Amino acid sequence: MKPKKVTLSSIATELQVSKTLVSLVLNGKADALAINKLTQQKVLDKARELNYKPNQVARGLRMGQTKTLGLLVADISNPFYARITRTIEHEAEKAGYSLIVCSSDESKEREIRLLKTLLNRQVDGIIMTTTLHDPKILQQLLPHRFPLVLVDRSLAGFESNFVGVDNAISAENAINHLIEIGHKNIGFLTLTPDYISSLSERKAGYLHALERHSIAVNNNYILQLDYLKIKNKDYSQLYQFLLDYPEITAVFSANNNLAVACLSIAKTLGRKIPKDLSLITFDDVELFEYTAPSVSSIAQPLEIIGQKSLQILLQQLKNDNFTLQKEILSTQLNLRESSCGIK
Amino acid sequence: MKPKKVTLSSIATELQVSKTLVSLVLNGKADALAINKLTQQKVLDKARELNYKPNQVARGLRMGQTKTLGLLVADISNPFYARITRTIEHEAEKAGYSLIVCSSDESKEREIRLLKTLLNRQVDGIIMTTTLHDPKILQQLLPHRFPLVLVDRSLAGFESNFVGVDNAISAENAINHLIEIGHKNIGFLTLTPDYISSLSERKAGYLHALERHSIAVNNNYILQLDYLKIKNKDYSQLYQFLLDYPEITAVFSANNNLAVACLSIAKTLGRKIPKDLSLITFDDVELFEYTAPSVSSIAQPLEIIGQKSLQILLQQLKNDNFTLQKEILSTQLNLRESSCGIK
DNA sequence: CTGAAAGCGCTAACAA
DNA sequence: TTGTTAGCGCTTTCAG
Repeated sequence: MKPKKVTLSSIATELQVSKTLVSLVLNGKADALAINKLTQQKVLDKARELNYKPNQVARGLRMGQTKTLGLLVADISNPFYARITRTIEHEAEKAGYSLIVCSSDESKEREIRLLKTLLNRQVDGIIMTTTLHDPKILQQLLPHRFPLVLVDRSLAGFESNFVGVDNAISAENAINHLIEIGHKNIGFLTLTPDYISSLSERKAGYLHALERHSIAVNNNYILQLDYLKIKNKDYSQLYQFLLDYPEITAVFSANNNLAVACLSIAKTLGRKIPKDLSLITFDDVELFEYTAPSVSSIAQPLEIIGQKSLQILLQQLKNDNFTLQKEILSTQLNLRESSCGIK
Repeated sequence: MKPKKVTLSSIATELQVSKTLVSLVLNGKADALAINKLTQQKVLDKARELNYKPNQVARGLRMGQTKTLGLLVADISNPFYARITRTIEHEAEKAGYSLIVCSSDESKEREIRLLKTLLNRQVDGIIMTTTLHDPKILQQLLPHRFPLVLVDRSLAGFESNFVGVDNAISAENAINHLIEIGHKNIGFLTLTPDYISSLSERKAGYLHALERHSIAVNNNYILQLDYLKIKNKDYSQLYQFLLDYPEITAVFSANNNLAVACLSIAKTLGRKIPKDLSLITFDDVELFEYTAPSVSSIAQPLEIIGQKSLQILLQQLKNDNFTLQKEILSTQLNLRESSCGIK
């Protein structure tokens, strides 16, 4: 018992009219062509009766656009990306687009593979947080002027739309605050791969703040943690780091996962935050307000990032002669309990 | 300057062979047909040279399968769904499937609309957390025997694959614990719509535990919060609830968002958890271990839920005569600081 | 071993 | 006002 597909032709033959007519009516182009109201109604009725579902794949093939967008993030389970995704998805749906979501896990190979898949699937555009380093790769992967928005991370040497925040300034402000309340030995925690623009900009902000306050940079205070280890809650590198440099009184963590690592290790080491160790992190997470202690953080405007990204993408999709757009948004520094002065 | 598409025919004409041949070679069916190794190599080389990308949309239309799955959850930004999504996405990718992700926001209308979209897009199967109440609607929306896995929530009267946890038992265990450590007036926090199977099962577990301990049920102690208000951090209902019933010494929250609400309101009300108010919640979130106080929770095996769901879906996709599968997994009760006895 | 041709379901000239 | 026809790019009988 096969539910035999109901297609345009089904309707057409049942009604003894042409597929064209049915297509026209069902796409609302009937009025423009002044097609008989009665005929229109018959088509509409029959479509409903047979429970007709337009095949979007056929439509996509024919029209050369699938009304599908690709969203390629580092890790959809990270609340940072999850929340951006939500906004994008909702806005996309409003505009009639569906979203194919995938996570690269900060792996170049994976990213390239996923990108190819998206292109083969003929998505109309892509929003992505690239983990690539070499602009050439993206250039040769993507067709010329393919609608693309880079989010969170830009790629030097690769011209494209971009939506992100002022990472350097935000980090610098936070570090300034730590310095002003008396900290001199400030650790900087970042992730692999650290050539990622958002991370390196945050580091630049850190360095700049030290420089401005004539504090010598101690490279030992800069720790780069392995992304996958952090993901798997292996915090041993951080543990050793805090043991090795007990003189560090404050750390700045470059993303939310690292802040969690800090909370965890501080707990096991018995180092009290903020008495023994102050903490400010990039990225805000809902629960940072309720942790012990609550975590000072740099909050990115996630909803706006999502909205802007999609908006730019849709603009490029519409406009044929479209000029690339860059949107650098401001962050907000939420000072909470985890950052306080030296006694 | 148009980048002129490179298709099967491009390769075929350039090589003076037929599309058939090219297709066969590119799909690895050449060896089976004993096609000239040399010819094969020529095709492969030319494909690489022209940077050929197979059009999956055309392929999908022709083959009647798009290698795309739909994932419809309540809210992708909720870590509970985000983490399940991640597993599903990774496993799907391994199997050659892409994932169209969408969030229903617990709205029936939205869910129905999204479901239709997914079907129109010819996804090969769907994994979803339904917010529907009426099995009829799903029945008439979905083709007979359409590959579908319900996750987290089942739908009475609708036969389908299912993956979830033993909600009633898990909740009952948690409530038992609260009772055993001396609590009598225990509040139960749930969400709209509360006919959702997982929520109603949790409530049943709550009621059952009370009954087992001969504690009279006070319906005033059961609070149903509005999903959208909670989503927007409007916790006023909960605020009023805790004010109205100060005799409540412990609350059980039916999901992670409600636990956050409790932390927030307890803070504003100056009620100390767990001294003044004990708390156990369904769903574990990474940071519940580090909140003040750390939150006791019922952790669901998210990775397994994701894996099982996809696995079942893929099985049905393969097997034509496939029998529906139900998978009820166990949870883990993590007792932390937020639940302790009455002084 | 290789090619011709049909057709998946839909849209859009172009006719009538 | 409606119908005919030609594909979109691909796979797949069926011939040769």
